Amino acid sequence: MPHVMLPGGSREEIQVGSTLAQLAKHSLGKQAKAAVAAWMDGELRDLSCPIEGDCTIRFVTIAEPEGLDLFRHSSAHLMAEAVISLFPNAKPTIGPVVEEGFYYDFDHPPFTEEDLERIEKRMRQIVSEGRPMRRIELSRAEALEQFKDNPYKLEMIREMPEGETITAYIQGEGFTDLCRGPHVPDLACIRAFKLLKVAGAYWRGDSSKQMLQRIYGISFKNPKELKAYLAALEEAKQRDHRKLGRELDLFSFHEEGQGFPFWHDKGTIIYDELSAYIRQECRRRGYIECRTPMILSRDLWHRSGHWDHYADAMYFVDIDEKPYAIKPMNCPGGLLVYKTRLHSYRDLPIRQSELGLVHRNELSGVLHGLFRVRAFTQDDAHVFCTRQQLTDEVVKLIEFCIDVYRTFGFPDPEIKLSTKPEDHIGSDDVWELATQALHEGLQRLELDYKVDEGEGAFYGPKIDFDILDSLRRRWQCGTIQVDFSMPERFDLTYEASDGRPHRPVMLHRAILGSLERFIGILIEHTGGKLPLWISPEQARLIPISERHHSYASQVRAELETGGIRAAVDMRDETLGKRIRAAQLEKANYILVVGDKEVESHSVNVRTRDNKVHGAYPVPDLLAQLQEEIRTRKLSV
RNA sequence: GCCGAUGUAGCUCAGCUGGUAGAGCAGCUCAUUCGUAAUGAGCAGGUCAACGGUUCGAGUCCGUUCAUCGGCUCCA
Repeated sequence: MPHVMLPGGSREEIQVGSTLAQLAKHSLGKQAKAAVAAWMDGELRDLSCPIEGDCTIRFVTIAEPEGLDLFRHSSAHLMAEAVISLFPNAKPTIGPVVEEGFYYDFDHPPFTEEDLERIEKRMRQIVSEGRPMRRIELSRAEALEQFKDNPYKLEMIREMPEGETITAYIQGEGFTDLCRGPHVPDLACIRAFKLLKVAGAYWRGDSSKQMLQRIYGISFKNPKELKAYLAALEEAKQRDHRKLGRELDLFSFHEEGQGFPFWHDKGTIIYDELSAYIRQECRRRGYIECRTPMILSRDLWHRSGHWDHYADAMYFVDIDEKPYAIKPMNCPGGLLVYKTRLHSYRDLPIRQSELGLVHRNELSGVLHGLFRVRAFTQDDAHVFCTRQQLTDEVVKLIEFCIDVYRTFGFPDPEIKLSTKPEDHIGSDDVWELATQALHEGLQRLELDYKVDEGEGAFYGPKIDFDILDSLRRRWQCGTIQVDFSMPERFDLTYEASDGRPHRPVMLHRAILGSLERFIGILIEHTGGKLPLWISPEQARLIPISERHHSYASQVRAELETGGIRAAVDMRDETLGKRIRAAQLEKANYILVVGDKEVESHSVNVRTRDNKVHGAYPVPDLLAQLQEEIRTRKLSV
């Protein structure tokens, strides 16, 4: 009889051919129901899988990532059955799990919202009937026969390597789908799900191939979690920066400039504060700043190599019948600045920053608020250093990034190091040196990071930073890239102690990435309640009645003199209404002034969290706000 | 760029099967001068995205264009 090793070191002896489900019942008792699959000697298996010999087993529940993925993958199959039963002509293609839920692509005319509801209803019916999932193994010939009516499945079967076991799952007694599995033992356990949207998607993501209809859904083990998820979606909708941007009068978009943001007064304040912050941080760290032209000769883009890789995304213009291009990146301009004089090794490292406005011709369909635009400002910088300085510079850059993210209340970022891709330039030893410097930089700071083998740029390895916002969404912002290409192409040199020219190492880096996009992220992260230092309206004065207008104006002037952005609401409206308006417009401090305040030269303070803090002498409040700004405090 | 949906007042939206546009909020005026999230009354505001077609008649039906929104790596 086989021996089974279970977690915690317990051993069981069981009958040959017993299934994992039987084992679960036996060893887990009541908890067996929570198991959706099991690791058998390190491989994920269906619970219906028989145990043939000694092995190590660990049961999987949907509390862990693999279990949840499998559960959602089964959900996709549940949806597929529902779709096929309602639309027998639809041809199922693939139905994988994605980061948030699952989808299934069908070859079928577009589905409507009503179709979605019908499908969901049918899914509920299927769940209530129950569908044991049965795994079957097929020979290639059987598989080709079984799926002969579905060209997509046939294509997949034909692509499978010779000799691989082809499997399919039968749901109950009917719907059968080609699938590697594993799956939950019975679809009946999928109790909470929602179909979220329909969209067109290409077969295999290739725009030259057939357009399919994709249905996205999400599933959970209980309705409570589903409800929480839908609430989070609703919250995200409320925080949509496009909505808040309009409501808070920050920016707008116009037909006259598709994908080009128009910054209003308040948005400009945010933009300027953000720029000033980055400038200040750069200067503190020994950066010099430059500013290079927006339009540069097309020859330059040929020389930089951008033409070959980037021409599709560039805008062009002719001047005096000579060809020019609008810059999609700042580096070539920055390199020309570097080359204006000879550099000694004593000058290095040179850290040259540029808040550079770049234009890129993104496909019209991918434009999205401030997140995806056609013109944006990068907080760019190029570091020129010697090979010996590389690791130190990398450490400084990583620290810089993390420091900036903390300032905005983003916890430690997720970090990814990408190494040499197949298609690359530069010698192996130089790649080795640079990659090692990136590893060492991260290790010296004792940071956790992931390695993406072969995902680096063709011109060098890189580190990317993903920040997580308050809704736990991930945003790629910072990047540190080593570049072996540009110094060669532009013949960059510095004079070393041996009196001869040497090639410097070049690093590109951005921390925020795009100021526009970062502002969008910040708006959604904070729900529009920006920290004091970057907030467009830091204080709003509300005089109780007309006779307090002049006092309110006087306090406003005092605050403005002290560097605070303040406004007075002198409208002939009730106090309550004006307070409500100030709250909705997200002024950080709402300062009510009436007879009492006039008399004591104070203001009555209310904050955005709906707290009334009572009277504060004006000089005290001013000092407090100044301190809050100076320290860039994360405010309520 | 491709697929689908949407486009009515500054904003959010109503307008059934074609008969000539309506509400709330915001704005303006007047009254009110108020102590912590919506005072009341009145006024004004629209080539119904644009263009073309069908019709006696189009916000409504058809076509084209434009813009916006949701998607278009996740490999059974």
